Amino acid sequence: MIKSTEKVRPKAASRKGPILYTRIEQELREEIERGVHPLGDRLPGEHALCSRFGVSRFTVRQAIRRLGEEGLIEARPGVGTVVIATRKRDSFVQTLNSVEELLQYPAGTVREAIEVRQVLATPDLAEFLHCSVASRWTWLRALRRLQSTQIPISWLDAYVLPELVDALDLESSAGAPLLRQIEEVHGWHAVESSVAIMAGRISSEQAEHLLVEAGSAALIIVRRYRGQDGETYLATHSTHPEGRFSLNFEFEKR
Amino acid sequence: MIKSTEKVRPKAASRKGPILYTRIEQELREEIERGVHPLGDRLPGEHALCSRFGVSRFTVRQAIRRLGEEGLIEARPGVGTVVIATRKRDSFVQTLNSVEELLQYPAGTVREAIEVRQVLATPDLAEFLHCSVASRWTWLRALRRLQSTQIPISWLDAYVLPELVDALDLESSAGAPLLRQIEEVHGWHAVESSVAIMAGRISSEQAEHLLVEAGSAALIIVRRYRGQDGETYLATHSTHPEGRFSLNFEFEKR
DNA sequence: GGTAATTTGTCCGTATGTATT
DNA sequence: CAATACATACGGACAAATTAC
Repeated sequence: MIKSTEKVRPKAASRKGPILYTRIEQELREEIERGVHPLGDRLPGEHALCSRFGVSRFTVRQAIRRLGEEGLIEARPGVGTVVIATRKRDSFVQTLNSVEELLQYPAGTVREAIEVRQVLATPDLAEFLHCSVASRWTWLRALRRLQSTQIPISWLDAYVLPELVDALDLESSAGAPLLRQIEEVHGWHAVESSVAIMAGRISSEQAEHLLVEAGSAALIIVRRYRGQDGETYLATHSTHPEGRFSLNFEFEKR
Repeated sequence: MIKSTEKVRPKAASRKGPILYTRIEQELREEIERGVHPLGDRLPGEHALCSRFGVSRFTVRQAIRRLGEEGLIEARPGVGTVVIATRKRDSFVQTLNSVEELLQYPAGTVREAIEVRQVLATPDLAEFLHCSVASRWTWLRALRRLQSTQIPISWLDAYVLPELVDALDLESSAGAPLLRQIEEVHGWHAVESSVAIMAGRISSEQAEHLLVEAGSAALIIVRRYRGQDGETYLATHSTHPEGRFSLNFEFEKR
């Protein structure tokens, strides 16, 4: 059976560092990344791992479950635990630009302000901005057009902290992106930022400006920028009608 | 303590229907949805649930863990298990740390084949695959479900070179991703690959399987994998209904 | 501020079920 | 059919976080 050199010591977890199963999880993950367990291989059986690490099967399974949630392995009864991804993969290199390009707006477009107003965060908006309810924001609603043909490619809702707005140029069609303006004028740099991409619909008001049917499909891109205090100071919500925009990524091996 | 009315019966799981913890998981989820445990409330303690359902703490925790993965509750030591949402957000968020991960499929999902057929490339399909018209392809149509709740999160159309198909497992719901299988079985590695993200609509046939309205908005993700000769050997077209899926990127300065 | 009680987190050992080979 | 490997389940013990007093 599992056994244990010293029969005593069911004592407790008696932490010898990090939590036991995370230690095992990490060790196995490193082995997978280093190629000790190549893609398609089976990990040692749970019993084997038990004796190797000197822990119970429960603990081994806890580690294996987490690796499965990360998408590295897949356990199948009667077969074993198979490596289905090594994370590192064959190290693809992005041919286009850097990852940060996602944070920027497409070149060759101009912003056209529709309206600027002050708002208090409703519960919905607060959730969207990750801020507290009733905090104050400046809300810019704008249209983004292709410079060449003037075709509208997206609707923009941008929320900025009011104290940052005074020196900004929200109206200018040729103006720099808000993020750049804030960096230049106030010296604020985003410490954390995130991009979310999802499907959505065109509202009736957006439909008028974008010249598409209300309720039709759209690509939604939400960008959030947070400062050193972890608070969001700028968030944008772009709505791209179907067929007018797509994000493309190219990868080349090595 | 936990006790048990009849001391006997550690016998086994002795399935009286579905797996025990899923039964408990479902019962608790329904109570949360019905408002028996309102938002912000604490669920009964684990010991209480043990005696209520007549199961061990292990089983109760298994159910609670799954509810946590669905985002309904949050367990905190010393506090309890708090209801943080009253309805499962039938959505799935894939958080990416590098653009390369776009090439992989989200963990925690299973593929369920609907149909496999041989097709000749029409002009439309040829353009999509970047191949010549009338070339032969194996077309897999499948559904991708959340492993935890079985909710369908996307429709998959995959096109594979027929000569690669023989040794592949297209049906298996738990099988490795097609890209991995091709790497393992044939040793083909993608030299170039691309990902395109755009807005689209749900077809009527997809609507039936995805349980959404036909014509509603969707996020479309197209992945193409090319070998050393520059020819596409695998292309996938995923359709994610609005609200069921989003791609998230997190960036951190240094 | 400290202590006790409560609640979840971690871990062990064991037993049996189920799927695959 | 038998062996193997993962899946589910039980019950007990102690650790750690939080809260209430």
